[in-house]
Amino acid sequence: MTTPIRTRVLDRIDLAILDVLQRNGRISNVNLAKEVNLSPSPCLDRVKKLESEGYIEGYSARLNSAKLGQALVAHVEITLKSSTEAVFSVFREHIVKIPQVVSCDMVAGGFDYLVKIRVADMAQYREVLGKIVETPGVSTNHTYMVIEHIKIDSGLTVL
Amino acid sequence: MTTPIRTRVLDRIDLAILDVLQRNGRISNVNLAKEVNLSPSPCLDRVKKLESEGYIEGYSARLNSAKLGQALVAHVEITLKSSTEAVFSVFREHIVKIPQVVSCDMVAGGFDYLVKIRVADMAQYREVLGKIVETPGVSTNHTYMVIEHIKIDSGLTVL
DNA sequence: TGTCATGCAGCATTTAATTCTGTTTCTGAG
DNA sequence: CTCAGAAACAGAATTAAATGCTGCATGACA
Repeated sequence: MTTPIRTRVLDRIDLAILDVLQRNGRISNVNLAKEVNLSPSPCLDRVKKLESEGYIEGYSARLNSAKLGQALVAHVEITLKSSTEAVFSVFREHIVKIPQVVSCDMVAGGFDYLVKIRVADMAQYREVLGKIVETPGVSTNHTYMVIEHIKIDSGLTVL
Repeated sequence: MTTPIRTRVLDRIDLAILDVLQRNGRISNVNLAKEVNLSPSPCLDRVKKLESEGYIEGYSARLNSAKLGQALVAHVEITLKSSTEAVFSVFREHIVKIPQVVSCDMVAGGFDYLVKIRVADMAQYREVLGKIVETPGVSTNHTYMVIEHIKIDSGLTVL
């Protein structure tokens, strides 16, 4: 259920590899090896090991959302009608299926879920919000439209 | 200042390339070509073009935050004392420099900024929150600790 | 209908990934 | 203190991929 805890101590070189790959996931192994002061073969061994042990979960291209017509981001706070597992469960099932929902966190505090959505325009925002609030069990919602991205998804601080 | 609008129409193959690379950023060009039913050379041409035109901004390894000792995520709503550009500017400068701040959006609605932070534990949360609220101009703050990640950073819907 | 531009496949060359081997270094037992 | 074993490394050889080049096919346009 939960993610396993760190099973071994990563040394300086492992952390350097993670740091480089987080910033440049498509660097060649030869150049990665240079960055971390190793020869290519042990460097590749370490990367494979970090992958198989789950420190690296995968690699992604970062796409420009504005150029792909999805410039509008909104954060939506959702409160459910009751805090029973049955209601939570239904909400989870529904929310996960909406493609424009980028992320969804259950939170402790004044509401139940914080949902981040990414859409092309206000018309689509309205459409997606409709889908969300129509989910059985949803009581109230508040939207905060993003005006400006001050800091965008910086990775983990690994060094 | 703003990101340029889409300058050309991406065809089905371009979108398929983006979709594959978003899910597997380190796939070899040979295999990518197979996925999108092209031979390697035109496939590589398209990738390079998508990169140079800015549709692809870069590539990242996705790291397992729990295994790297940063399992705790919190969303912090920040309100500033005044809505002048001078105050905003100071806040931006400070917030960007805090490594544990993963993202920060200026929003329209009941508060000014929504800040996402990632920390090891509550002690570090307290430390980081201290840095945030000590930033000149900050008036009020509310934290929502994440209990469960329902949907994690799904990419753009490109197809 | 001919010409140009675009995009493609296939081949050749360069570069990188992968595998294998031998050496060094560290650790722990005797 | 010394030796056996394991782990990690560098370097060479092999396999595979990236890159660059050439020519063909297709579609736009005069």
